[in-house]
Amino acid sequence: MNLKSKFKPTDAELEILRVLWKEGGSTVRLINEILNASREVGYTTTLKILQIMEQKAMVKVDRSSRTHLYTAIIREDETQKHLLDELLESAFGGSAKKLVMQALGNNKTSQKELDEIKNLIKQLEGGKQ
Amino acid sequence: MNLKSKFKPTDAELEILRVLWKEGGSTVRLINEILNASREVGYTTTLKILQIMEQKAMVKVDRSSRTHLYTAIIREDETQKHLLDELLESAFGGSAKKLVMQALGNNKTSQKELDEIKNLIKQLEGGKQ
DNA sequence: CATTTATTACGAAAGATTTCGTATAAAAAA
DNA sequence: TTTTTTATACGAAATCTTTCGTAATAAATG
Repeated sequence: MNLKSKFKPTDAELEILRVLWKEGGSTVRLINEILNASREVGYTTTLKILQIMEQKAMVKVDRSSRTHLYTAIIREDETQKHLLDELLESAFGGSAKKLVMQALGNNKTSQKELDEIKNLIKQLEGGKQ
Repeated sequence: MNLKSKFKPTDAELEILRVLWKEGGSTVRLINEILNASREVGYTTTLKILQIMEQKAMVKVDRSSRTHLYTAIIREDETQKHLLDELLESAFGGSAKKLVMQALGNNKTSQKELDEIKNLIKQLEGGKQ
């Protein structure tokens, strides 16, 4: 079987993880219905991806009732970090500055969020000097 | 044929694009040698990916001499933007703040770079108020 | 000129991911 | 109890990506 890192979810897996992170433990039916709000996808397709995710230890399954309950094992922030690090290396040559400036450049970040980023930078500077 | 967006390069394509962005117009041989500094990959593999990239209009080819010269058509910053936007949506639910804080959080960004980011934020704030 | 080397073209295998059809069984409804 | 609905399991098809083998040919070398 294919066993890539559990922190590098495929697109379909990430789509499901986002549902699980938001909703907590969920049934296949619920997950599939939420996915179908954005795009058409068959029930057994969703089930199959979840079963693969279980093999990769991305999710755990409660089989105590007939309708299984799926829960994410890997954490949202950890997964984000892995995906971001990967993009940082593969597309930005490791320059976090370039990446951050690209991310902020589109002008969609609110003043409140900018303030929070400024605070983080202050903190980082404090630790540095 | 398969014609996904030319701004969503696959991993192998991105690896080659990075060489082209750095080196400018290059021969297959040069590209392949640079790739082989990091990992083993056959000459015809590199050639094939380049030919696919030409079909997707990611690169253009000068065939005036027998040894073809490949040049990137899509721009580095545009491609970075597309990949980042995609990650922003798919993994960070659209929150640039979360993404930026995750990117800066690892403490690898220098004071000079932090200063540049602060300046960008000032600029953004200027445009906002 | 003959042989070796370098280059491109291209099909197809190999690998990975996504999708679905079908079988089976449990639960619910009639 | 019989029928219908709902759920899981699982193989396999479909699609996409990466890799390579082989053929054809041009260029370089002996």
